[in-house]
Amino acid sequence: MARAIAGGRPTVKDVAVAAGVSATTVSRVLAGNYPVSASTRKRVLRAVQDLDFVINAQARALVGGSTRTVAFIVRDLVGPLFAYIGQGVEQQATAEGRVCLVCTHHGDADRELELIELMREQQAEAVVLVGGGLRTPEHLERMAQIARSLERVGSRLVLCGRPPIGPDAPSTVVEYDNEGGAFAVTNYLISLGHRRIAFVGAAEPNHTTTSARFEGYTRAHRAHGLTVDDSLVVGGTFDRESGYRQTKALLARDTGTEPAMTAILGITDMVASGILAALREAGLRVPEDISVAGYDDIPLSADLSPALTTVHIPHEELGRAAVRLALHRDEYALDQHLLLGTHVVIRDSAAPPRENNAR
Amino acid sequence: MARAIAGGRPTVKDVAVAAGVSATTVSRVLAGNYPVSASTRKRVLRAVQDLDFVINAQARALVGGSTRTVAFIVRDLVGPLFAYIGQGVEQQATAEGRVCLVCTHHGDADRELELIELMREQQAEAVVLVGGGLRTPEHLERMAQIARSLERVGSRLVLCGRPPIGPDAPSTVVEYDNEGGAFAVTNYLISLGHRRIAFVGAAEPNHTTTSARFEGYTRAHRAHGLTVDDSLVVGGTFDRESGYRQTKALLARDTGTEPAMTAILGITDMVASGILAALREAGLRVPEDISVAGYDDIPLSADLSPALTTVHIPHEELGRAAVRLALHRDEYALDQHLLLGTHVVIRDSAAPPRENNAR
DNA sequence: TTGTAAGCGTTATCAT
DNA sequence: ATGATAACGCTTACAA
Repeated sequence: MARAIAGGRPTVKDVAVAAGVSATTVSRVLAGNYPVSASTRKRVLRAVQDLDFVINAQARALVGGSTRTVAFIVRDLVGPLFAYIGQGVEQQATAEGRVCLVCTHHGDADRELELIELMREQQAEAVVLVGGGLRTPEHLERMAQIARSLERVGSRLVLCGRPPIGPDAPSTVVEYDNEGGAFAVTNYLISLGHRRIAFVGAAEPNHTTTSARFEGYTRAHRAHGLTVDDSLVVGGTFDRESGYRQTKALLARDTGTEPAMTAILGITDMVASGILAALREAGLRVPEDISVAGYDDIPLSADLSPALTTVHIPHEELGRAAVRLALHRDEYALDQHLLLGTHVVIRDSAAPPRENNAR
Repeated sequence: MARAIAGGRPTVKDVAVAAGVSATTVSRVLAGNYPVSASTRKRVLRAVQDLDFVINAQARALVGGSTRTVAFIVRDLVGPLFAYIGQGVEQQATAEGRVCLVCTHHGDADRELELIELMREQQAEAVVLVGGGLRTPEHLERMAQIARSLERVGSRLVLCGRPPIGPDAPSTVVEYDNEGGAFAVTNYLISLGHRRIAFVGAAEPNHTTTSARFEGYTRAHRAHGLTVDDSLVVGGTFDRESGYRQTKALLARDTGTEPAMTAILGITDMVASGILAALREAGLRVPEDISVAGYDDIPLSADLSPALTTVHIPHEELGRAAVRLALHRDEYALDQHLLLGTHVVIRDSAAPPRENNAR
């Protein structure tokens, strides 16, 4: 029964004294990596109990080399997508006996870089960047430099859900087929007969997620010999509110001179959820009057009404793979790049257009 | 431009040599808490740049005292409720210049205790337990002991969304009025005219959240001179699947000998979401045929159809307050206990019963 | 203003 | 099988 010792944390030395052995022996008992006589071990463990001793992880890391710490940096903790990937990261890290540091940058790319530096100070074994990010030449260069810095000290930058930085940036990349998913879902809408498909996206043209999804959307049009009507492409952010507002705006501006859109693709499921709300308010039925699709397949999607047709991402596996590859990179190829598949999940929010405009 | 230095992480000593000063001076420049001549500072900073030096947080913590680390332990990263509280924890910690450690226990109370120990090894300044927990005498005693252990080394156990452990357990408690919220929402259903209200809860009678919410539910009945029909109280877990299954079971067992329930209270919004799905499948309309209410007011609730009547919890504020109190406990009273309010959010899922059974 | 030296708590190395 | 000692990278007296 932990007898309390007044003042301060007990150290191996205190335990050693209490057990009548040397600090070295205590260390050996605790680590269990060296032969110690049974009787001594018992005395030491007894002293550990009595003093309520726990080892100092910082001191151990200082001499032992590794902190056994994995850092993950996400936009927000609350988005279901980030949460699920984070869940995967945390699970795998725990499974590998690591502890998890977590930070959020709320979409601020500079803050993201600061956080990586902070995690370097923390000696994280791996720094996992979750979700898409900025993609400008300057930012990429700074990122590459940071990747090299991490590499130099035996750590590793991991891109999870983001394309590689460049050839000379040592990093582990675990992506999902972002563009392919957008292509597939747009293609599905087109195959249903839709020709005027609005894209409610994010106004961050240099964001990897934004550009990949938009590219998939346009490529699907091209594949069918269609051209995208720019007036149907609007910006915003990744959240529900944005989907709601942008859809309101789209509907308001619909003067009837052009045939209205018959379908809307939201850049995320949260956006799609806002789209559905706006349409419902406008008295439009989904999918009878207009079709809607999203992207991410967050758990919410199945519970919307109508249940949302969307693109599935292997969230958790993405996070798990990121940690697994980073921690065992010697066992894998040097240039680590994993691309996981996405697929369309057909639910109830998309159907053939009321009047098929296909010419 | 960070000239790469081959092999290993540079240390203050390396910087000192490069700048032609002592390690002490480097330390002083970095900490900025001691006068250093402008020219020296410049040379040092230059060397830091050149060597791409970052300080070793572990070593600094070892000598400096604090790790500037806050740990938070949650059931899962994915539940919206936990995520929002975690968001609050992370935000406040960051605002206070702290770094966040996160662990999940998936509802395993023993694992939770292990994790607290792990966080004690990590020298976390505060260990925040998010969400309800087990409440058995043994568990409480172990928890109290851990609270004392943490206290002894200058750390702090923080209970966030869970009642206090006991009088001799030094801990910071930030609760919300769990019982009061359950009372209020049940009271609301009763005031609408419902007399047979099912409770779809969790089969963990010693779980703080379960018991508080169930207690509020029964107290509301008592307050109206009603008695709870035990056959309308079912167990399960906190997730959507449970709500779905339990509701299916309730409907199946409804033989018609007793008047059926006219309303269902889910122990969480996720459960309520499952309840809605089951009712929809059974062809029952909400709230025309049957009313439903939830608890937590997660973002999803507003998007369900019908939009869910539920109990709002100040999620983020809960997390923020937890960290704020823990880190400034000298400035507050010694026995820290904060109780935040909850309130019913009236949406569309509850209405007066079709045939008012009030006698 | 700057430097020297001791020490934080642990483990690895080398003895015994 | 056990112990003494020297690191690990940093800060903080104490000196100069």
